[in-house]
Amino acid sequence: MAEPKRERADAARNRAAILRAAEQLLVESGPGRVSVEQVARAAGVGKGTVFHRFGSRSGLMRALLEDRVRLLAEAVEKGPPPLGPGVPAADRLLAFLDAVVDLATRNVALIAAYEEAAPEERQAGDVYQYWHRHVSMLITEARPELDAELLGHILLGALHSDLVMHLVRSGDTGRLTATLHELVRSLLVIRS
Amino acid sequence: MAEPKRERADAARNRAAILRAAEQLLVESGPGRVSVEQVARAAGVGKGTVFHRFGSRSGLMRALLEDRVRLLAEAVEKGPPPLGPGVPAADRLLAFLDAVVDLATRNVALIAAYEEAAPEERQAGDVYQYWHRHVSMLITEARPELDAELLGHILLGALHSDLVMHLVRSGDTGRLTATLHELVRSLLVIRS
DNA sequence: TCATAAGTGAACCAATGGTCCAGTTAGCGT
DNA sequence: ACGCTAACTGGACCATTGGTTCACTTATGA
Repeated sequence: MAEPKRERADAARNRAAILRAAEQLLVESGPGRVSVEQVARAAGVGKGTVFHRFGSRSGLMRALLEDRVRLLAEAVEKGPPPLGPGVPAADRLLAFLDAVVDLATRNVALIAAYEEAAPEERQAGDVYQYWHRHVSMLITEARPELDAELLGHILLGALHSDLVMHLVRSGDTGRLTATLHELVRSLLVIRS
Repeated sequence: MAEPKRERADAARNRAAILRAAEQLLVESGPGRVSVEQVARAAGVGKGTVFHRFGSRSGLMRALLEDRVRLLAEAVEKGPPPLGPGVPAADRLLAFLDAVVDLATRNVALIAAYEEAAPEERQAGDVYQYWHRHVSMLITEARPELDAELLGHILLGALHSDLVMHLVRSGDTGRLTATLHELVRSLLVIRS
C-alpha cells in the first residue's frame, strides 16, 4: 500500500522548508503576528505555493501539528498501558491527560496559532472530536452516572492554549498535571 | 458627584443606536460575520463615528457587555446572600457560578463576539480578572490546600463561548449548571 | 530527448479594521 | 436670541492580509 502518487522531490523539499520556517517564526514571534506571506518569504517560496500545498492558513497550522498528534493517537490505540488498553478507565484517563498536557506544553506556540487560525475547528475538528470521544468514553466507563460528554469538554477546556501559555510562561506546568489529577480523582473515586 | 461633562444629546442617541444595531446584527447573523461598517450602516451613522465612540472593534464588543457585567459585580459585593457575603464559601461559589452561567447563556452571541474580537483580553481583561479573583478566593477559603488559582481558570474555562454556544444550541443549558455543581461538590466537600 | 502534469510565484483581488479631516451642530456664556 | 467653540460626524482613504489566478518552469517517466 505504497502511496499511489509520489510527491515530487522539489515539492517535498519546499513543503519541509515551509513547515520549518513556519514553526520557527511562530515560536520566536508569537502566533497572530505571523502572516502567511512572511512564512513564504522565510521559506524562500512564493505565497501561492503555500496556499497550493496547504489550502489555507488553517491548513498550514493543522499540518504543523499533524504528526505529533498522530503519534499520540497510535499510542492510545495500540500502545502499552496505561495509555493503551488493558487497565482501569481511571488510570487510562490520567495517563491520557498527562500525555495531552505534555503535547500541549511542548507545542504551545503551534497550538495557539492553530486555535487562532481556526477557532471553530477546535471543537469541530477531527483531533478534538477524537480526544473528546476518548475522554468521555473513559469517564462513562468509570462513572456512568456522570455527564461524561460535558465533563469531557470541561477537562479538555483546561488545555486551551491561552491557559497553557500562561502556565508555560510562569514555568511550572506541573501544576496543570497535578490539578487535573486532583480533579479526576475527586470525580471518579467512589465517595463514602 | 454628577458627571463632570455631560454627553451631547445626539452623541448619546447615536451611541444607543450603535449598541442596539450591533446587538441585533450579532444575534441574528452570528459573531465574526458582522463588520464594523455593517453595524455603522445599520445604526445610520458613519464608520468613523463608531471608532470615535468605542475606539476599536473590541471596544464596541466590550461596551455591549459592560452594564450586564456590572450588575453582577454589584450583586456579588453588596447584594444579599448567597451571591453576596454572609454564607459559607462553597455556597457562594455555587451561586456565583450559577449567575455567571446565566449571564453567559443569555448573551452567548455578544460574548462570542467579544472573545473573538479580543482573544487576549479574555484573561487579561478586567472582567475576567475580577471573576477569577473571586472564584479563587472562594476556593481557597473552602479548601486552602488546593491550587485555587488554577482551578479558578479551569472552572471559568467551562464558560468559553464555544462550549456555551454548543449547549445553548442543543437547548439544555441546565446541564452546565448541574455539572459545575457536581464538580464543585466533588472538590470542596471533605472526603472521608 | 520529449511530453506533460505537477509545481511555482508574483501580480492581483476583496474584505475589513482603523485613520483623517473638513464640515456640522449642540449647548453654553453673554 | 446669538454666536463661539469644542465635540461630534461621516465618508474618503490607507494598510494589512487571506486567498485566487495564470503564465511559466521543471521533475519525472516513457
